[in-house]
Amino acid sequence: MKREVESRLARALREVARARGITAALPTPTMERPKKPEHGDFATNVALASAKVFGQKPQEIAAALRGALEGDPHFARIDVAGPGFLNVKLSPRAFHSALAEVLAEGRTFGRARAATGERINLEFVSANPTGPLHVGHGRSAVVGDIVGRLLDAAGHRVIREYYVNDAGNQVRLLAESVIAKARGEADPEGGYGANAYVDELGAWANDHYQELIETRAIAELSRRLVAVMLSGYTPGTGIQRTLRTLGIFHDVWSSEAAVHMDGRVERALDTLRKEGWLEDREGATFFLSTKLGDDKDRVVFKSDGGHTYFASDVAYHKDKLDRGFDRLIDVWGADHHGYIPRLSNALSALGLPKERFEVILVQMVSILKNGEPYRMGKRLGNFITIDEILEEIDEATGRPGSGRDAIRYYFAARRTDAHIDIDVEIAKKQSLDNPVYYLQYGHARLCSILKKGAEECGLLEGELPVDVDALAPLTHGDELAIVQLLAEWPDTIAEAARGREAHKIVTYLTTLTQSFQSYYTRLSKENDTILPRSSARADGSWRSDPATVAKVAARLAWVRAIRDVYAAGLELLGISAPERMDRVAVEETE
RNA sequence: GUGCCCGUAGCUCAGCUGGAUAGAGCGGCAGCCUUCUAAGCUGCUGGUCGCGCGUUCGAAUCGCGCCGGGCACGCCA
Repeated sequence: MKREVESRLARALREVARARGITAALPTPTMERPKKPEHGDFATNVALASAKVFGQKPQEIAAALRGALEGDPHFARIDVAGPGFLNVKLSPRAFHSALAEVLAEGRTFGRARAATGERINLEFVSANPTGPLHVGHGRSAVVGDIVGRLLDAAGHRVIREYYVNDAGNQVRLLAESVIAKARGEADPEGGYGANAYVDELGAWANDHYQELIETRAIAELSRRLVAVMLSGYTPGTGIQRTLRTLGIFHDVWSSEAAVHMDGRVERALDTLRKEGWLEDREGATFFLSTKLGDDKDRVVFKSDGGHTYFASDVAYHKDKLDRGFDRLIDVWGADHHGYIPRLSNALSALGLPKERFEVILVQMVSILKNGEPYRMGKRLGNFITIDEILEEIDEATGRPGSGRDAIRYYFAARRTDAHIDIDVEIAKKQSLDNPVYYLQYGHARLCSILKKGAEECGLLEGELPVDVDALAPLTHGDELAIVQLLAEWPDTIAEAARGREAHKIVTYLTTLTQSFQSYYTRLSKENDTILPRSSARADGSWRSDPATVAKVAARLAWVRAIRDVYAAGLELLGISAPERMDRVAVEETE
């Protein structure tokens, strides 16, 4: 819709320029939806932008453009306004043909028709398998998942990957803590003993891995513990189960230990050494990251002979590129931002294209309790897990799955580079008041209208009109404005995918809901309805007037288009789209 | 101290590839259910877009400098 107007405008601009003998490069004309409806359906500032090239006042150029555009049946009206804006109002038919396009594609409208984009490896969550996921992980998980859905919709081929840090100190410490717990010994330095789940885990491990604990077989115990931390040691535990509850899945689970065992780390480091990127000093081995602009050189082998995580990360990212991806996208907590230059430098040093490596930084989530900071962190003993929050919300609403919807909404609605404060007390109180229900209600209402239309008017969804002429009865200003909004859906997806910005989908859906809900109420104030009134539905009298029949059918088709875009939007967010939501009991006021 | 992110209504946040009178939700106040779901709608209330300078026809948006908050600056992850 917008593109059609823009191409007409571009043609007009070229005409006007030619008439004046102007050969210099012209600005690309762009149309946008004005904030004020009085400014028409679309507005452009191209006359202002062209003033220099033309050596003419913006108003004069705008007037000339109007002259060139007038007479085109696509437009109902063209005005020059303010300092030289050109405001255009489209003919109803332009809207009807835009709607016909939406109807032709239904739920796939706005998605890329074929996966012709990049092969993308999207790595997200990758939390250490040493404890349950907390809210910070939850944010990365939700953001990563939705970005993955967006990239799919934009025509990329996405592999979702979880990198399991199963080879380092942390898993060893967990094993030692579990042993200490099982034998009633003191927790090791930096151990996990202070965390409540370690009590449970210790007791469980004592029953299941008694021998490993007695012989202090730390390596083997670590291996087992990683597996159970991921898959769960009792029903209701496990990182994978938490992710599943959130509606999140990974295609590939890769193991850091495997990267080592295959010799991939060794090979990558050998290559770096051969190319002169490593230096032994002070008993350790450094990667010369400063040569490429980093602040410091970075250790790959510690003086105790062990490797750093950085060493295996280099090998792991090289491996991902070797697997043939056009792009690697990692979702990281913002506290790791200083890590980007060294990794990207290391990829360069290995002769790999570092511009294919990209990181989405997700800012911190701070937990407050009654306004006071509530410390998170695995070694502090008290942190809020995703499971706890999910349970609490499900319980508060009495609707399983509402916790997932609420959490996904909460994290999806905000830009990733904004810090988030969650006050657990307020979050609990607001769980029934979450804006996610507003979106879902909008969808339920649309579904309900379609259902009634099918059941009581015999207008089945699949048989609704989809061609331009049949849509002609749609003349209400609100109806046309919403069509324009629907026509923006493909651009919204593309833009959100390009910028990896999930929140744009939320913003779009909120606007769409507001527009529809507002129309819905206004229509009844205007003594009009989408479906015939119940009495006319019951006795079939509405069928006697062909104009009414055509109008009802056109409006239902329009409702279906909105519902389809809506459902597609909720699907991108991974939020359920209920077909009905029963009216909530109003609390009695005393 | 250096680097990155943030600072917009009482609160939580959109808007930021420069455009016309800066938006939404929550809160507060006042209204709207005999009709297709009131988990909704309408109106009112509420703003030095952190501060200053600059760039230009035009700045919440771009640049520079401050101020405030967060994060990172380990042979931790």
